[in-house]
Amino acid sequence: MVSIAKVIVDVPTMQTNKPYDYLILAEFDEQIMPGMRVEVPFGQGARKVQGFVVEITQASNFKGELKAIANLMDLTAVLDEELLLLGREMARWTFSFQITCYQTMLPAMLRAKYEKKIKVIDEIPENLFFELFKGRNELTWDEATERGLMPQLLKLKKKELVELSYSVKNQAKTKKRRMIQSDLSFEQLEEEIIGLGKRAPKQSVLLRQLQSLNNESISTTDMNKKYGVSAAILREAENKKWLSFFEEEMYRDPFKHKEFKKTEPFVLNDTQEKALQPIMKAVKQHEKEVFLLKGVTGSGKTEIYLQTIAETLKNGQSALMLVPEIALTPQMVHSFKGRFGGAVAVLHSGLSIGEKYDEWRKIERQEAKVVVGARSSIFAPVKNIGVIIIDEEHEGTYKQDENPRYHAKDVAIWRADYHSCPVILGSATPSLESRARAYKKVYTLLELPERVNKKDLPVVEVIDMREEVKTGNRSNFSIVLQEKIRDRIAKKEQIVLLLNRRGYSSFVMCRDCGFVLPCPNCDISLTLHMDTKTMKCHYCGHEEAIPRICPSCNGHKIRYYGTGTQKIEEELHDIIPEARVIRMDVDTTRKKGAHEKLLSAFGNKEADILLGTQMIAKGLDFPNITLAGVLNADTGLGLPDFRASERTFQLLTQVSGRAGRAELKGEVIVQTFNPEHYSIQLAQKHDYDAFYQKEMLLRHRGNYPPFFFTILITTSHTEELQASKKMQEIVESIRPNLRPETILLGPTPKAVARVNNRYYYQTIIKYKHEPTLFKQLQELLSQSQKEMAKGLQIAIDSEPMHFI
DNA sequence: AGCACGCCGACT
DNA sequence: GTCGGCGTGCTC
Repeated sequence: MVSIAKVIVDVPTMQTNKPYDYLILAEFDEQIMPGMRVEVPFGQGARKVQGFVVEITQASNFKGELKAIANLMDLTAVLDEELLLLGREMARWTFSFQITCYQTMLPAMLRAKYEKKIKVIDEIPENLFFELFKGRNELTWDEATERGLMPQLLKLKKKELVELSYSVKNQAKTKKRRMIQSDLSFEQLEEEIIGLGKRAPKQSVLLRQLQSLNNESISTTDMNKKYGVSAAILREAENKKWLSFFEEEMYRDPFKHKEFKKTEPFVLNDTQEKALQPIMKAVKQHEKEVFLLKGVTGSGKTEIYLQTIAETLKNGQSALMLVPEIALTPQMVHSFKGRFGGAVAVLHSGLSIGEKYDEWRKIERQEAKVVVGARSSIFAPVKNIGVIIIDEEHEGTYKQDENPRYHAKDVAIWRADYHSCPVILGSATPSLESRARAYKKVYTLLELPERVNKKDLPVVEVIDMREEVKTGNRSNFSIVLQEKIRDRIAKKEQIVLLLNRRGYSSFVMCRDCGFVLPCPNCDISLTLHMDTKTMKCHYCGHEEAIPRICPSCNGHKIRYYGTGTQKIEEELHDIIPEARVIRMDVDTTRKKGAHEKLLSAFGNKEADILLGTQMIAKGLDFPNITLAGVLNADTGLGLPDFRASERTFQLLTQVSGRAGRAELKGEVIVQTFNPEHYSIQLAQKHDYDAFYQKEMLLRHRGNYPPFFFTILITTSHTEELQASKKMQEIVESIRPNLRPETILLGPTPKAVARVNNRYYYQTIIKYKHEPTLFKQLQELLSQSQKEMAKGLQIAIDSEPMHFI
């Protein structure tokens, strides 16, 4: 009986968003199982694609002739039953392809890579052979296109002298090392040592080491580095049959050179104990309860996480914890590795793809039982999950802004449901959505209202920058802030300065005619980058020289406006020359490990001031920081985004938490042009509850989440009319099927209507209850296939983070 | 995505 | 008449 595999193929179109049937050849019959990656022929020609086996059955409904699976790409399944099911369901609620979901779940190394080659299969004229193939037998597709050889090659193909070959490249390479094992017993080795001449000291060292191995093995590198035994000696020893070599798979350990000091659980205070109890109960009883742990900065949330995880490990279960990428600091890693040692796998963007793959394998083999990582770690192949923790749950980075547009929180709750275990959402400033759910008792609210060190939250002083301007201070630093910075430097204490760059960029403008340099491809102005001395477009990546003369009026009065971290650093240097500044932003942290290096330099007090963007607001904990400054608190407030106030409040609260973590008292300076804005005033008072009340009122008035669910539909096309027409059509087709209280905003052009020469139109749907809406939209997507093949793009984003 | 099929214009 | 343009539809 021939078995049949149902395969999701790597061809992202609606028609292929269902399994295709393939025959399983006898040679694979034993090993094949659902969740494995396979290489399958697809379409006419010789094209081969990667696919995922989702099921193995005995019969097929397909009317045509089945093709056979060409190759297995894995020895064991890379997706288990749970993840296969999750991918299928996620594709539905994120309006994306199943294949895209599966690819997202896996480390980059297991994602499909294709190799397209042109092979010589018959005699071709010698001159052509050398001209085209340079005497080789095959040519990569890329090279052929680059050298413009395709027309000639296609002619040869017609004559069947060459053929196209496709293959799926399996990049999943493990790192191996060469190991030595002794082939002689202790006594035999002893004899060899006695028999050695005095002039063979290295061999004697080797033999002594082999004796001390005690049936263990040692790597050739260790033997060389630690004992100075060279490869030549080892080779000779192999010839003498003293030892033999074998290959051992190893992990690329990103923390190879680090020691983690073992930490012990702290004794919890009463409030922590009170918060921990219900969680522990849920962990022990395997209840799928969602907790919202609301604790002020420094209230010891991490210790609660650690003790919860310890409990799940005790029960033989594993734990999954998400943190925002930028909070994945060495400090964070330390506290987890310190408590749980080798049982911890850490996944973050700073790892190489090889390192990520190895961490993934450690989890897959259940060697790591605790996973700490950013958004995509929610798909870690952990079995038997005992708890899922999402720290800083309000963070927008948990929502992926490309397909599949999933929210890690939704996936967490899905997986917790599957495993029947609790979820902990932790934050000092919960998202309104989560807080509201806790209010409605959908989540269980747990609160940690005080800091562990019993210190008061730092005093926040709000500086009205309008007054500064009036008194003639045109700089970005208020007089008060300048004084405080000098004071801290004198006291050898440290400072963090945050530049809130959201919605802000530096641009150049002509003072005479007001001309602002636009991007040729997008409807947006170019941003000045001092490091590369160019103008860049943040949307399409276009780059050009900084103009000296105004292209519009030929004037010479081109000036820089706006504020970047680079400019602030220079300004700071002018005002306070003695300040030693470390700047942290995308430009200085791009390189691998740069982030960590800068932070440890700051930790070693090599600088007085840490100046940066959002990335310095999260999680860092330096006892010597006593002053935190926000240079421009309100740049986000002007944005047409209903979450602007919430983000500002969260950011300010977070920054306040950076100051005065230890013995020294902290102080916070917030500079703003909107000192009376409620998000700034309430952040100053550390009053989350009042902010929640106020903001809920406004959300209610504006019919925004959490009172309404939202879906954002975007169409785009290189021709504006096509995009607008389709959007119009979509709105007309769904409106009649919606309830009267459902609100449609659109169609409207997007705020940046043209990006990369494509035109964007959007519609927002706000609804309370639309049981058929998802189905309708699914339908809409599948009906639009033809247009989508002709350059139209439709994106559907449920609960988007940004509406512009 | 990539390939074949099929239907129209310009060429040996 | 044939070569080759790309619009259309299918891939187990």
